[in-house]
Amino acid sequence: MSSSDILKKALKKEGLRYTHQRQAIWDELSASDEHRDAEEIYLALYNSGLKVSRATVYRTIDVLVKNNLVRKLDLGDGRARYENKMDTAHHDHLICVQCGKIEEFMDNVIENQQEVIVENLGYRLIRHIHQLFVICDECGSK
Amino acid sequence: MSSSDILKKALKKEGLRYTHQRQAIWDELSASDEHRDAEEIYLALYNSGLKVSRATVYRTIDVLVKNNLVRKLDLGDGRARYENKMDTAHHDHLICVQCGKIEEFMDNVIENQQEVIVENLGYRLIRHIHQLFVICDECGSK
DNA sequence: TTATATTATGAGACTCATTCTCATTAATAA
DNA sequence: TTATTAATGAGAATGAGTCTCATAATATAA
Repeated sequence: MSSSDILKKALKKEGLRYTHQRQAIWDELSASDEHRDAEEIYLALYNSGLKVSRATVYRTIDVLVKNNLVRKLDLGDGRARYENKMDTAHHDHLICVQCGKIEEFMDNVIENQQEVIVENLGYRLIRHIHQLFVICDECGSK
Repeated sequence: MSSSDILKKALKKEGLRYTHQRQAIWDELSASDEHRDAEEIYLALYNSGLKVSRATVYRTIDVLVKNNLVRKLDLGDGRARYENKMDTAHHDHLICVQCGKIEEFMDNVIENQQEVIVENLGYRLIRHIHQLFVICDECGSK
């Protein structure tokens, strides 16, 4: 399924129209595996000649997040980051507190243990946030 | 060690003065095991007749957090929560997405596994955030 | 103590990411 | 095509948190 078909499907599901701006924003996000904030995405579009407003960037990202095409990360610094979620397995994040580098991790022991904890309380797990703040090898060796 | 001795010690370490406002804010936080935001703490003080400014609430909480007397939680909704950290063991949080109830959990399997992940990468773990968003028993049974 | 030096406080201005408003523009249905 | 309806853009508004600076309070020295 092409990039535009994926977007069109999500928009149809939401009863929303297919627009140039929405395609441009989805193109920008789906072409990268970085973890960028809304301003970075806005500027990337702007610098490639696509003048999409910040409001539309935010509005479109919301739709993409809601439809599992993009994942929103809150690293606790006041700016949300967004990453392409297409064709990527579930993972959590490691963040270097010195250089800001973001890496991904996935651990089945932890994933299972989360379910055990929640089940024992008679609750139901909806989602989780798991972030490991580290000093990475490069920063640690200085 | 009394509540005021604990505070005085932290303030001395930071080279800061001991004031009524700082004691009032620490009293308010240390007397509760709730997870409250700055406005709730400000209002609790205000309603008990202690007119401490919002600026001082924020400034004092920063000092308490820095000195491990209070823990700051970021639940991703734009308002930081604060909890008394005195005499409490390390724990992470479960948050009910329906009613907002916050509970604590601690799991040694997960704690160890985090270290394993970080060590395998040659990194050093500084801190972590682990939050399980759930539907609690009460909300789930409705 | 009391005077002096210095820090803390309060009120409100400010910041910054994000959301909202509303007039204009564009996409879809007929 | 046109009519209908939704989307966009520009900038105002929001809201948590931070900063400024005149005034008040604390600590220090005599």
